[in-house]
Amino acid sequence: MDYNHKEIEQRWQKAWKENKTYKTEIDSSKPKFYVLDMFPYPSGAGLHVGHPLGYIASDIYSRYKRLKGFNVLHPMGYDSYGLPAEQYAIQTGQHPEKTTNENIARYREQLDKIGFCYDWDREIRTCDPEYYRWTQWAFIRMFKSYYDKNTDKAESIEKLIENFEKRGTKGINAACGKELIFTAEEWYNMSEKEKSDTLMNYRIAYLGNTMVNWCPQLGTVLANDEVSEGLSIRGGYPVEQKLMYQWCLRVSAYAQRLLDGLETLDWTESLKETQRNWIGRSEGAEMHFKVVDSDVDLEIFTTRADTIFGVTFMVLAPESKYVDLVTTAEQRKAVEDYRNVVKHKTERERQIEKKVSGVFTGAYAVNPLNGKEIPIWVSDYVLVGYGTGAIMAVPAHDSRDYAFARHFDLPIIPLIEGADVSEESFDAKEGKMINSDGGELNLNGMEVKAAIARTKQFIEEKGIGKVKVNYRLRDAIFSRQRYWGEPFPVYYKDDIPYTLDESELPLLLPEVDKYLPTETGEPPLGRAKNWKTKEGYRLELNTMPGFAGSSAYYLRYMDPHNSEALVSKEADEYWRNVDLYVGGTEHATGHLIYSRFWNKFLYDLGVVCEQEPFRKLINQGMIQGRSNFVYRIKDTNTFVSFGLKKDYDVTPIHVDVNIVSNDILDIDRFRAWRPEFADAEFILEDGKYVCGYAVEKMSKSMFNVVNPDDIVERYGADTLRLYEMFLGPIEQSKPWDTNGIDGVNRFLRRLWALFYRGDQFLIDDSKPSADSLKSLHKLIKKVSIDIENFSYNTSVSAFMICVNELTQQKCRSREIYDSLLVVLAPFAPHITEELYHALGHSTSVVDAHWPEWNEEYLKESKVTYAISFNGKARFNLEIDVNTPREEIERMAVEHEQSQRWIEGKTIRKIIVVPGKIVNIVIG
RNA sequence: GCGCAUGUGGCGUAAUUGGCAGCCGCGUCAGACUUAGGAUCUGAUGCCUUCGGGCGUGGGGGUUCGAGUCCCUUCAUGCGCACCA
Repeated sequence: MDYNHKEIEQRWQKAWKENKTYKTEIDSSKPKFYVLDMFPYPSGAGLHVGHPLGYIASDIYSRYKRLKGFNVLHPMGYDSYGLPAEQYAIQTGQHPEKTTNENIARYREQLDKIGFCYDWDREIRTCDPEYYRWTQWAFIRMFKSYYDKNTDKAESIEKLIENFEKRGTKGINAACGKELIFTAEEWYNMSEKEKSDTLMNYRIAYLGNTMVNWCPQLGTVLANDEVSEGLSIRGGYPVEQKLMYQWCLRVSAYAQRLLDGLETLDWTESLKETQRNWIGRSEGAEMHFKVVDSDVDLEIFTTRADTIFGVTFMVLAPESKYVDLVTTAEQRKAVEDYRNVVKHKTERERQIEKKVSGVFTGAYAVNPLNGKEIPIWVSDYVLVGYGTGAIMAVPAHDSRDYAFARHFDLPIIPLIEGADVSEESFDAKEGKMINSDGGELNLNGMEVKAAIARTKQFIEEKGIGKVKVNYRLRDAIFSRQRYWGEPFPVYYKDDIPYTLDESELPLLLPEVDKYLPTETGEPPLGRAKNWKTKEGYRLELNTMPGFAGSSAYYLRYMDPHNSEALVSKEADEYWRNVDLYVGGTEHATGHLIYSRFWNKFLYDLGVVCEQEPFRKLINQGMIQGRSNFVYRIKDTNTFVSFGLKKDYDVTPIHVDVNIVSNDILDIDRFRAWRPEFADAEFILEDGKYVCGYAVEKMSKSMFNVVNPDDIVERYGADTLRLYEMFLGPIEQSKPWDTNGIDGVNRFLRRLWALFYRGDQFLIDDSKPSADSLKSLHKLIKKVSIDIENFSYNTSVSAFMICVNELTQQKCRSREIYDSLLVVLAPFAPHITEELYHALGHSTSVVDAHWPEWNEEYLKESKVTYAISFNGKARFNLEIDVNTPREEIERMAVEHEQSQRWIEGKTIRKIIVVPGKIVNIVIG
């Protein structure tokens, strides 16, 4: 009987499915363990070999934990709302649901072939109404909540209203758009609309006029993490800034908690650092500058309060509300012109140009510390969205201010001793202060850090400003002018938004005739006919963004069929949070921030019992493509082999990697590949055509996509699983290279050969030899430690070594193989299941127990000593562990005598550190 | 510019965490078996060598009896953030 991977894998996959081997239920008698993969967006291209890398790693861990006695939750689902399906729908008119379902079916088929231990009864899809009703539900709860900075958590908006009714804004300390002050009476006198607008200033899900990233080509707004360098991540289209009335989530209210929470997480330092950067906490001060001949008070933010005596001008963001307030009549036109120019520049143009530009407002502000009058300018290097949208410019110690001052010939006052500011600014926060005597506040001679602290203290005392912490993290823009997403459970009555009652959920996504905006420019939902309406009132036409559905999906897996709640108390308290989350690092500033925010919000509500959703996170590396090239001699149909191409003028052409093996081209298949190559000629080296290669992104256009189905077909799922793990450390990005896969496949065949020779079953009940026990226990120890550390690649090596040793030893003992199969089972579930049953077990190997290793079997008989004389290391000696020290000394001296210099000298002292060092003092 | 990683044979990688650098696999070479091999098995394989040995973990320096591993410095590559005051 040969190792027939196809037959074995199909048979066991069927058996697992029929027996529901991987079904998981709450079981309070066992400790829980929750292993989660980032669920995929089911794209039309299907899975390539890069996708399963993380899934295999988490599958191994799940199976391992189960063998260790844990009750393991390991679910899978689909992030099924998204732009590609909709773009496809626009082009073809096909309903995105149809293509999505087809893609999901294809994904499922591919996933099943790899033999994962998912509990498919828990599958979820974000576009399933029974799922997205809970996305809508959470939105309603956010709408009905505000963030109370006193209790430092989200609270019911009713509590805020009660306060307004009793005391107005007095005593309110809440996260909000702008600080409002009104009395209970004023609140009472507000119209419904005014009240609604006022509450919007506080709600966690709110409608706001915000500067958004507008992508004209995609026809929608994008979140900050969906834009990179002024281009949309999806599609790479230019993105411009636009003021729009949009739904937003007040993520910024959670900035500090999101930052603090990182400390409790077992994530890589680099990922935490990425999030810290994204949150961008900076401690500084807010200060007020009076404007000359005006009652306007400019509020600015600075982290360098110490440089106050070096301020030579002020700068406002072009969009700042201060601009209109301070600009003089003479300068009005110039300022307006400048604002227009800036407005029509896209974010990308602004970034590429990086030219200094700006205009004087005509107004002057007064430095509150020395009374000096300084000009107020407008420039687009100041961002309206950060701080107060206005800065005090200190050209001597800020490179941007410096460039601006140089360009417009504004004065530069150095404030730090020894700093040469003739060529560039001195930005470092170090050195002794000079030129900083303002009478009451004198910073001269102080170190920068002390000066910052002193200035902050001073301005607080004098009421000129206050200490302030700013965050770079912005509120998330939550509306998309798109069809294929969750509808908002919102309707408008007299222009005032209201949420649907929770009992009315889910609000189903309606059918539309086209997936394009309406003629009047409304989002596609404006085309909905017969949509459920609320007493004839208008429903919200935007849909939610992609991250809405993925923000709490890990909770739904705990209790996927619950129609009463997102997750029951019981399920939440049992499964709590994800113990191990495996996925790509590209979600660092998107999903992984939103999910944490969403979870913290639900925590505040008392819906979930853990503050953080993902306890440990592993970022699997990307698998890149390894493209192959053939080299065509210019203007011919002749191709020259890689090693000879330097003698010709050639054009490299991508060739399908599937007709290349170990960089050798299959010439017949190449000729058949494309009609224009049918009569191709070849210049060969050693009778072969050798292709060149390059590492690139895996993509269709480079013909370097390797489909896991093909690998499974040829080598089997177990080989694929082992090989993907063998490729290198899981976190590392690496090119897919099929060149080494035969080695892994050979290992499985060797394992099989230990059990069967032809039809003869070789295993018996003989007693294992000491050598075999040592080989086995070495393996158990290595793999146990490796899995805990996610070093799967070295585990695969360990399996190979063990099988080689057992082959050499001609080991036939059932006792050895029983344990070996259990340890290998997480990596190669099919072959181990088959062989485990062959050993006479009637239960599945997944229900076995992980074996413990016994150190007794591993004891080394020899130990290495480093021998040194008079502290000078000479050589190492491998000596039997039980050798007495006199014997070690004798061996050492004997060995050294061949070196002669020791002759005639006497030994004075010998220091022996067991198993380490022997130092022999002679003289 | 700032931050975080990573540099080891022809290639992917490993090194009990300071103790014989290169395990395991690919590739290559030699041999065995075979009608045949893109099958299987065995052995060799870091580099140089005058065959004594010498040199080797991006470069330079340091600590140590001993450094791929720790410290300083420098170079290269990858990733993240980026007019964030």
